[in-house]
Amino acid sequence: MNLSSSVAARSAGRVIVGLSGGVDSAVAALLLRDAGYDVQGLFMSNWEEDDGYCTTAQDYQDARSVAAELGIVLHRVNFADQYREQVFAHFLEEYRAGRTPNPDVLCNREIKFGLCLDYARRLGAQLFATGHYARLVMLDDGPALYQARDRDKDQCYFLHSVARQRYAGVLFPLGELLKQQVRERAHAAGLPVHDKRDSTGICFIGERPFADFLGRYLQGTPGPIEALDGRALGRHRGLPFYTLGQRAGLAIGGARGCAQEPWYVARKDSARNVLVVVQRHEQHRLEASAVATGPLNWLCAARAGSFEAGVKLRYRQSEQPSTVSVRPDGSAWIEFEAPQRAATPGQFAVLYQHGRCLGGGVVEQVRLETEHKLSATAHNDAALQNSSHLPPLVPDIIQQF
RNA sequence: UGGGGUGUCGCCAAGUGGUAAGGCAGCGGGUUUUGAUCCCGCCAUUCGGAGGUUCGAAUCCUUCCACCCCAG
Repeated sequence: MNLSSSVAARSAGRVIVGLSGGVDSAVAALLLRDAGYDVQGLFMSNWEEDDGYCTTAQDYQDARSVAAELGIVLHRVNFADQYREQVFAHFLEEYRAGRTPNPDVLCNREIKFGLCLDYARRLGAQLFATGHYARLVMLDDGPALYQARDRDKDQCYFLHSVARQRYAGVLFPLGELLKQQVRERAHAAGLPVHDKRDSTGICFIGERPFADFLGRYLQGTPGPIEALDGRALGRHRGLPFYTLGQRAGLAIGGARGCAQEPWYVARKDSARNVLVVVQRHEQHRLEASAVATGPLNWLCAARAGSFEAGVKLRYRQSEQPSTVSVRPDGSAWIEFEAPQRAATPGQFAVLYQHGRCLGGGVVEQVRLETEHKLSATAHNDAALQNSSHLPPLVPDIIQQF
């Protein structure tokens, strides 16, 4: 499954590489060019803001330098309007609803492997490639997404939501390489971006003071911050500006009689506009035993019933042994072997088995470990009477957000 | 007003004559294509103010100020 063999199997067709101006996509283009493909680059800008955080202008210059060094054509396209409508609008909508969205998952689905892929085809490309760390394998029943050789950089989490058929004709040339090797290749090839810092923050929007950025689009309703016992500890600037498990930004100092520990967001009580917080020793209060997801996007033949899988509730988390139960409507109920800290509605639960990414879905509801224990006895009978093998979703033991 | 109590970094809080712990918050950095978490670093020449005692005080004395409680 190495690059040269998979490349050799293809006659050299035109491949368009999404060039971001970073080292990864540059090396992806380099590898394909050296493998004999007719490579062209495509720089895409989705956010244009001259505020010192948005790096589009510099990134474009870097992409041009890379294209020049590689001797390839560089196209440019602007999807700023579409990004705002298909990704950013939803992003804000989720925050308004008190959830915590993951815009980059949507960006891959809607923009990179949606509009951009279509655009590449219109430019005459049979193949589309990016600098993502992941592996695609073409099986008889369609493309399969596998985790990258470099597990530290693996980006399947962000790629899980793309419609499976969209991966037909897609190449991830970096899937077999370690990040270190990518930088070495870039250096050896004289690519100017070989030591460019990895980008972080929301892709295309960049890394910036997050709450302030959100504040430009949302107006929060300030309210009290309370401990579990109802004790007032401070003021919040609006529920949307916080996420579960969050510590920073609460501005809660020491309180008389309380442990000398930091505070974490445990719950958003939207009915009362109260942000409920707990201290470190109370963090079991934000451990989840299970989550309910929305419809799963499958990157394999759709499954039914229950099965074991590794699940990630956030990027760079190790796979958590879980039991996934698919419901008739395509959504899922996921029970964790070990409690998961701060499972958060709006984030994604992504499924893995033996290094393959099976797909995933957005977290809709969270069942807390504490409520599970407290409710186990009370709801036992009801559960037994339920003929379905699926655990019942009992509204009052589900944490509402 | 009388009696009692308290005033140490934004918050909580050690320190009761020997030359200002710690935690939280905050800020900066690291990790990171979400949001978080996590890790590292920085953060009171000064102890409500003014005098005094002492070789030396946040710690003792005097006085003033502020706040809290009780009081008829």
